[in-house]
Amino acid sequence: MKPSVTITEIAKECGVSIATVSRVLNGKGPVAPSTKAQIEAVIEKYHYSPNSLAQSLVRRQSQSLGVIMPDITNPYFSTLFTEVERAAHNSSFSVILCNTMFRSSSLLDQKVSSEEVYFQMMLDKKVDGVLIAGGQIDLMEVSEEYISALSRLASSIPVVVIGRTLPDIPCTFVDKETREGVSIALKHLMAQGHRRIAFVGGEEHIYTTDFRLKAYRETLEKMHLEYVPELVSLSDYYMPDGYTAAAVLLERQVPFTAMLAMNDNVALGAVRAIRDQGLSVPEDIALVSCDQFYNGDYLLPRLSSVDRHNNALGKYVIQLLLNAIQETDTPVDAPLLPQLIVRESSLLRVRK
Amino acid sequence: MKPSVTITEIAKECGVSIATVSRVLNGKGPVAPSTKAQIEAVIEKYHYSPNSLAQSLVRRQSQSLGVIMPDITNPYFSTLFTEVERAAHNSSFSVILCNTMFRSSSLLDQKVSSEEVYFQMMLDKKVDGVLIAGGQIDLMEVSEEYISALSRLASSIPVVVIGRTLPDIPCTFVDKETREGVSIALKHLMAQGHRRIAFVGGEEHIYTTDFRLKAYRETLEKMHLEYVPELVSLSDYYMPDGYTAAAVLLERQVPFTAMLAMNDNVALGAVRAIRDQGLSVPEDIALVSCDQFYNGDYLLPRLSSVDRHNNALGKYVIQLLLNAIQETDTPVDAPLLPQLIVRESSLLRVRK
DNA sequence: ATAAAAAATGTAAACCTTTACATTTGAGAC
DNA sequence: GTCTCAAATGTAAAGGTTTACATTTTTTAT
Repeated sequence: MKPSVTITEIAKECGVSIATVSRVLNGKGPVAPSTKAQIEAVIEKYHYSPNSLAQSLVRRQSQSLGVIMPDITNPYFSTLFTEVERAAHNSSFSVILCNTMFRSSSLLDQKVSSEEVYFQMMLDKKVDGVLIAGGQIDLMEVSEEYISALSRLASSIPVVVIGRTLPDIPCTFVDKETREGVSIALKHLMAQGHRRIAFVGGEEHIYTTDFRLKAYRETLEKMHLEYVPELVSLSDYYMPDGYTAAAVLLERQVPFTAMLAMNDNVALGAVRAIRDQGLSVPEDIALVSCDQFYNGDYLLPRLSSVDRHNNALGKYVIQLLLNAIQETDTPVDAPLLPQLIVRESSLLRVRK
Repeated sequence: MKPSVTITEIAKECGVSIATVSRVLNGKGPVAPSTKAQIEAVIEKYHYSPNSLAQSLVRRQSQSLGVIMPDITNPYFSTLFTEVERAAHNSSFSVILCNTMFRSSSLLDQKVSSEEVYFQMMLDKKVDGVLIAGGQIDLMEVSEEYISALSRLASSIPVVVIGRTLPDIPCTFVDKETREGVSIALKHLMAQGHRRIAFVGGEEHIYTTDFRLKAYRETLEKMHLEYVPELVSLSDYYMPDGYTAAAVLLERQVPFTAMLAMNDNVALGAVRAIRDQGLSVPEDIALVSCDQFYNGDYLLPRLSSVDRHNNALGKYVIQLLLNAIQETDTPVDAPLLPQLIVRESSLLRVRK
């Protein structure tokens, strides 16, 4: 609405050239103390501040980052984002958040590939780096178009990808360490005496799900327990999915005494389903969540869950990205190992 | 890393001037079909796409928006954001999310006013409009600096503010309709036979809290019920706060049969506190949340709550903002009225 | 007082577009 | 074969910075 003041006007008012104004702005190059004071006064007077677009154009860096995630409503992503934004802001970067609303169940929908549109947007806006925290990347089978779009993106700016690796693409790939969490949760349940432990939530064709399913099978095997396919009930990662998955599982009438839920939302949905069957947690069924979203101490029942330290993960990835952008080598804190927090929901020992 | 192709190079490769390339890019101005085809081929070949920074500079609009909120981790804000981002994206705007991490309890901290920094950032980056959804604006007493910073922001670009009105600032102020929700929730509880209803959660000095507290008192008065100060237990808007507020309330030993929680998180925390006292919901204490975050059907107990239609609010405000930016007058759907969804947590009639 | 060196300032190109205006080309009318 | 007019294309300014380089002014040494 109101056109903003430019460096030219400041220079004019001060009777100097724009170069001089630029010099005091950037504090480089000599400038007489008196001139400096005058220019600063005029800048203050007009609340002048340089146009970032022009700066970015000439400096060839925009001081902005792109973050691509499917659903900021999901605590996993919002936690991650919070850390990323905080660190970015501290380094004077602004963050463009692209909420791709990716749902693998809509795989066949037309709109799935909006991610490629976002990639192009990032390229056009000349963001200095991109963080990809989920979306198509989470699928077992990533489309050709996606790969080539990502390839193009990553060969033009630094890109950090969380959760999976793809060959021949110049991104920094960061593992989510999803397996370890499953393993410690399972071992805990076993230590409590459980022998038939169900796997609840998560969706087929999703990388993480597959990864965890593998960890589940491997851990069972290592502990010499039988893998029972009927004890696996997939669906998706939200509350209603937890409900559905648990309900389906219970209907199967295959006996089990404990559940491994993919995250707290799934766990809460599952608790509801269990209750609806007249059973309770942990008395009838023990429950552990693989991914802590909430402070389980405040839930009913107090929920045992694996703290994957999503905050730490956020700090880690943003450091990697900033390092790549600024070509620095600031030491980054290694992401913490997942840690099981045992609470009420898994605490009743099973009578064998 | 890899320098990107510019319009100049495309022009050179085609043996035409950049003006011609620009014309085919923007589809305006005549250009011979053969030339056009050739240019398009070369553009395709190099995956050329115009530099948005340069475009924004000359077009004087950046196709980007700023969204300022205190905590994207809070479902109220993330829901709002999702709608805003979706609509913005559909209109080819990108969204810069500023997470101000505002906590009024840290009022005395030095870092509180990071919002002013974000305001300046928005101005510098030449975003086309800003949405302010919370932060200092939520305080009863807004600082002078904040007001003047907001004033400056709003007199240079369109700004939509959710939740409160400030005099003499050229923003579009949108009410949150917080009172109505309190009122219908209370009336519901009264209809269930409750006469002593506690007010739980929310923080002092916060506009919404105050607003709701007023609605609480007014509704009580209208229904000829006594206002008992000891039944008001403030804290903040998160789960632990719900726990604390409810625990404090219970300790007071002032009898009550129902609770009005400020939102689902507060409600969940309160449920936990109630349980920890050996009481239960709704048998001993009925509970309604004023602001639905989760689908209460999946919670334990199934939580009665007021659906404030945050999705609709998001759609509404982004439409207002886009209209202001584009100087259009696209009809906007009025935000929906809050609607109470009655579930288990408030359903046991009190025996008088 | 003068030369040399240092400090202060200015000029202009570059960053990449868009677009008003100018110029060239070609077709159709006579 | 001119002339007119429209279509196609080109030129250059503008948008707001930064910065290498050039120029001017001041200081210091002699």
